[in-house]
Amino acid sequence: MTSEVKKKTERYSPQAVEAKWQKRWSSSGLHETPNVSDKPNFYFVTMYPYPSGELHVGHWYAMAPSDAAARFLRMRGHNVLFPMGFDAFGLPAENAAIKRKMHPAAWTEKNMAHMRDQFRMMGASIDWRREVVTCYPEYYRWNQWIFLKFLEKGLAYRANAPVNWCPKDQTVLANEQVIAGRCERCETPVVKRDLEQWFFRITDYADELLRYDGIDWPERVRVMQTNWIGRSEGAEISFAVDGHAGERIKFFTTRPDTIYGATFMVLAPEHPLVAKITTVDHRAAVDTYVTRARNMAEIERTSTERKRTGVETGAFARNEFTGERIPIWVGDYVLSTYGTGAIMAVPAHDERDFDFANRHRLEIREVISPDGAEQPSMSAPYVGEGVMVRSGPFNGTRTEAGRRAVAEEAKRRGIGGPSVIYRLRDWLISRQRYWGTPIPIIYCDDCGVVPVPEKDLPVVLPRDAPFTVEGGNPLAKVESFVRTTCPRCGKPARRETDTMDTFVDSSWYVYRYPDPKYDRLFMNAEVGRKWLPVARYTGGIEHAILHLLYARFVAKALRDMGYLWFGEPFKHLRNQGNIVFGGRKMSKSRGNVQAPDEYVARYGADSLRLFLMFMGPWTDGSDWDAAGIEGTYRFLNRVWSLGIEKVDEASGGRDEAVDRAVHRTIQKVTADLEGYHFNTAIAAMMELSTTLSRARGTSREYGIDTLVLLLAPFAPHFAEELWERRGGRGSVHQQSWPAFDPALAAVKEITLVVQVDGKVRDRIPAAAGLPQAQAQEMALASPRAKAALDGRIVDRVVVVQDRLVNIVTKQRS
RNA sequence: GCCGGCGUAGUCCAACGGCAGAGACGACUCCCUUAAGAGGAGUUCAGUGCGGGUUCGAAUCCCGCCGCCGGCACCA
Repeated sequence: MTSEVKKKTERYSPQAVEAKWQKRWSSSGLHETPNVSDKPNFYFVTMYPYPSGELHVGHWYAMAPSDAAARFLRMRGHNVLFPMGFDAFGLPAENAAIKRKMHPAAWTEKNMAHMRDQFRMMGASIDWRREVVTCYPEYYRWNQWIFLKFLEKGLAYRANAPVNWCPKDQTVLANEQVIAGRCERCETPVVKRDLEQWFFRITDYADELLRYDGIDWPERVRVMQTNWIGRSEGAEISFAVDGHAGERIKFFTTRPDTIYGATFMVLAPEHPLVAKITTVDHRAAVDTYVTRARNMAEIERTSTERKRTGVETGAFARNEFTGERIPIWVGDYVLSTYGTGAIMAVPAHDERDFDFANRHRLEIREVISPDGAEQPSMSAPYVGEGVMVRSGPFNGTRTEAGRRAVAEEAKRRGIGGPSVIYRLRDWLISRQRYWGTPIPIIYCDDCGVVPVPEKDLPVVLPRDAPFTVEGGNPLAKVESFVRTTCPRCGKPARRETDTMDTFVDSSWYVYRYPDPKYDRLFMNAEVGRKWLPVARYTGGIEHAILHLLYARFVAKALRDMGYLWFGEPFKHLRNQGNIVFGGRKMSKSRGNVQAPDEYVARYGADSLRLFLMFMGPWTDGSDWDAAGIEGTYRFLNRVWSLGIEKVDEASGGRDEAVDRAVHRTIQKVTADLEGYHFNTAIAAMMELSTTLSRARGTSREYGIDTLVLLLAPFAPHFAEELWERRGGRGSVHQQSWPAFDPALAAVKEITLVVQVDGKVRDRIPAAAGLPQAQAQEMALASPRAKAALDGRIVDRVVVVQDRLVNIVTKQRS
């Protein structure tokens, strides 16, 4: 056999092959997608990266499989737009400015230039003409425009709110910049501080955001968003404050049925009524407590481990259901940011209230009984369902009905009624940072808060700003920026110096890709209509909540203003799992990135792409262990040899078994690519390559051609090279995906497994499609089965078509 | 604490309720090679985290534990 094959063949050189095709593709414009073609348009987006400096293995894990899926869809006859851009504003650029004395813009540009090269190195089929970069004025002017539109519609507003404050850096931090209660930059414990901030009213859309109609999203992500929004049904009721005519304390409860057990109330330390109602003799203690709570580090404050502290205000409220005077306390286990910042405390039926009551010797009164019998005392709170007791006219009512009945009664009395609240808060978009979109607002002593007129957009971020370790917002120190004139009255005025959260940038960037240079609106609707909404969106599971929720909100708001024709930007979403290295998700900020470069240099981008897709199910993520890359590299080498070796074809024409293997592989790879099961698709191709290496004749050549086509989405340079060397016309990436022929894939011979009581006793070769009766007959005739029967009586026989026969017996009685 | 997800050869992972193994890493043997490297052929290895249940038949479905990962967490 050796003599018929071996002619000295050229070795696979990934470096040469990849450089050659990257150059050719970019000069031929292979990846440039027209807006109109004879194929149906398909808009496929994978989340753009933050330009942190380089694409690490984690980025490749996100991008390469998505690129393979995009290439597959093209071969399946779609005109696929697969764009890329950069989430270019953000804190690391400012940190770099301080550390390296390099301007954030320069640092960002340098990083983007390098990362674009790396995308090319990966062989990603990106249409770079459509690149979006969020730190350019032509992009962020539309952030500002959206802000102004939201302001007009009442969806943007300014309010005083407690924010995360780093006392050392003198700045507000976003929630995601607070790591375990500490500033991510200097590790100083973060405190809460009240500041005037800009918000987007996402809570207006809370209910609609809970609906996921018509979108194909992973269950996991929908559940996470639903929990984040946190809808709670209950009642909002208020009790009067004794001795303060007209003052009432509003509270929310999910358990109005326990209202007769409300033996005290607790206000959050920040509650506005605290100062008003505290009596003279309690004032000192309350002031001390409130001050301490407000200065307390967030880590301490929210720890569930600590004791539930509190102090009396000396004031009393009237429980308008029992008619009793109940004491009003201040306690920091009540959050000012949830509900109304006040609760009715029902110690008998709430664990936290029970603990608080015990600690401060407050009355615990059972009003819900599991079985209707009253207990004289309680050693633990009962939080379950039951029957209302000690509840006046409601005695004997089941809790489920009681909740509605009490809420209705509150409504009848004019002191409240049924209510729904959400855990979701409005979106705080202000950041005291330089490297972001300036909020287009001017403060005038005479006119107040004045929006920058649309015609004056963009409000350009000034280039020169002082970046110092002392912190604070560099933008606020740029006098030439801050000083301006009021657009309304022309008098001197000051600009807002806060910039926008970068999640604003990413909440609408997919509308920009179709025509990123368009300067009349945030989106060129004419072109946008050909693509939007996004048919497929892929990205990391870490964005399951914030980014994806904000993007849905902004779509709905823009739709309601008439700028979009859909309310869900992403029709289909899939998330890759995390690449874990050293026990943590790989990321630049965690300092555990692995560079792909050395692997690319040694094995080529195609081997690395294949390996990343081969490691395991994409949606599960994986631990990074480079050892296995040898395997995919060897595989490509084997296919290379198959592809370029000259084999004597005299020995054969078509071979049914080979054709069958080819078509079964087409079927498998197609289904796996549709379902993002890249790992099993690659295994199937490896299997086929082994089969083909043993085959001869025309089936072999046909099989190799097919394998090259199947490999094209996974290993684009490699497949292109083999396609060319084997005399293929045009680019392999412009070929049609191989057609699956079920007739050729059909198996003719099967092995019938014969079981007796579930244990395998025999295997009989048989023709596929054997009728059940015949299969049963064959099984019962099997000498081995007969031996296993050993005098038992056949009870029944289960036949599974083309698979097995199970003979079920019973004991001879 | 609550809500998800996952536990299969030494390792990464496959397996419409139907023969536990597709593929890969590693290890070992052999072939090729002056040698090294790189190839090639083959061998090895688990009864599916634990305990119950449903079923003719369970890795797969159900219940209860244990472990790991992720999300939320004093949310009234």
